[in-house]
Amino acid sequence: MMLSDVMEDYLKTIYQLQREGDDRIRTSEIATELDVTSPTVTSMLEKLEERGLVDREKYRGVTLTEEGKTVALEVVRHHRLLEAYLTEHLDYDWSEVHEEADRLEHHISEDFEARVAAALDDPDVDPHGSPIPGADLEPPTASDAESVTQFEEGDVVVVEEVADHDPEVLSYLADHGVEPGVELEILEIAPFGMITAQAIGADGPVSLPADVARHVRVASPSGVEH
Amino acid sequence: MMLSDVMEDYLKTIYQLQREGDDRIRTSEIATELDVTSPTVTSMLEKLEERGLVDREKYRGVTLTEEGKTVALEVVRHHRLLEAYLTEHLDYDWSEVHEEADRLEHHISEDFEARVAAALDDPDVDPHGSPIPGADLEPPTASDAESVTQFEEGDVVVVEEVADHDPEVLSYLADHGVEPGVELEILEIAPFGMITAQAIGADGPVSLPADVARHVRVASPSGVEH
DNA sequence: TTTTATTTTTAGGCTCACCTAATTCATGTC
DNA sequence: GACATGAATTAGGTGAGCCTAAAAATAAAA
Ligand SMILES: [Mn+2]
Ligand SMILES: [Mn+2]
Ligand SMILES: [Mn+2]
Ligand SMILES: [Mn+2]
Repeated sequence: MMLSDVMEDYLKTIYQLQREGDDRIRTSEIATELDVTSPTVTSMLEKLEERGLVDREKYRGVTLTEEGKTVALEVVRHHRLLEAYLTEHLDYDWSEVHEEADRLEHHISEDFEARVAAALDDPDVDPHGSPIPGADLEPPTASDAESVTQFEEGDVVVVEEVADHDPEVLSYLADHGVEPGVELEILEIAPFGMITAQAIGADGPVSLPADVARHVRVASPSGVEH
Repeated sequence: MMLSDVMEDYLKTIYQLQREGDDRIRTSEIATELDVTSPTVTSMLEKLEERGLVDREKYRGVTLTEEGKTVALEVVRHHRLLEAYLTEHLDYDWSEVHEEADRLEHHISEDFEARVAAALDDPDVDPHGSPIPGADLEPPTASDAESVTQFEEGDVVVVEEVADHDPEVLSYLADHGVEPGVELEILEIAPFGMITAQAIGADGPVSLPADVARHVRVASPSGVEH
């Protein structure tokens, strides 16, 4: 099936919105995410439905079909492999890779994908800690990580994933020691949701506004229940 | 200036046709090269003229403006750097790189370009021996290489560049020892232009039909006049 | 249950890059 | 100098992906 890069981005977006909870994805969510208007989304969803890539219930949103999910996973695999390759082999910082990968993901061949994966020795996660779908394009198994906002003052957690793409935010977090693999002690949770934490090895504590903290996904160290 | 990838390909094509001799490039040449129809080319040339990227004399073809040439050199630089990177760092064969580079050239950032150039230590030529324009985007100085068809039986020459992109042809040539840097003794020139030559280090001689030989550019060893 | 507010779809239009068919121009020949 | 030939342009049309404005459906409030 020959799909345009725009179609690929719609499918990827629907996939990622589905990962974040909702079962049916609504027109307006996609429009916001892709920065287009609702009518534009509606007509694209019609095309994707015709191609058997989404199931659509008019006025009630869409879900990916198995085929649509496979395409989305392919794009996500490209994206995350590229992010990993750029940081490992071309000296990019984790804050810089998203934009580059977002364009290239649609233009690399399967051969390129395979060679990049080989050069990286088939990595499991990208620089933000997000799982890279395997070459079989099966959905990666959900990790046990949860948003740091689910924890309490005094908890000690390990950062698994930072699901944010804003370069400014990522630079700031790295400067304050918040990166995948780092241990974090939650010092304070403000009433408006801001979390202040101390990263092991960092100079001082760091404060994360609610909407930033939401994207920092963590696990209890050594699988301890919290 | 924001240019589409299609516009970039038109400018690159005009640049490369100009390198091959003709001063003014005609509509039909571009159409053949890009595999589109003449009316399509005409309307694109009008757009490029409006943008100041080509000078156009109606019914008589176009030439690149300085600005158009700079854009073309930028695309060529991307293309050749990518080809070099793919062979050096991702284990591609020289016969496989063209197609991949032809897509990616339009989608890499200036940052990516710089990092690739750095990883390769600012190479002068791509895997086919073609010069890579510098970051300053000045036109590379024409080498003293000529097509091997300009030489005679008995001449010994050094392959500088193989200006062909067909993977089959390139594989065949490499299998018979014809690659940049290799010394070649011209054994026979057939009346219909086919050249038979012995590559130093290769098992046996290789025969190149006229249209293949034309793309093999060579120089006399150590600058000797022929 | 009716009214109101929000979301989605329909209707109609735009630009880009392509096409085919018809016309016009340039050029070389009689 | 008129004419045939081939190349280039004009004319008109398509599909992809976007838009705004208007209408319809759903969801929330009265
Ligand atoms: Mn993308
Ligand atoms: Mn792939
Ligand atoms: Mn290209
Ligand atoms: Mn560049």
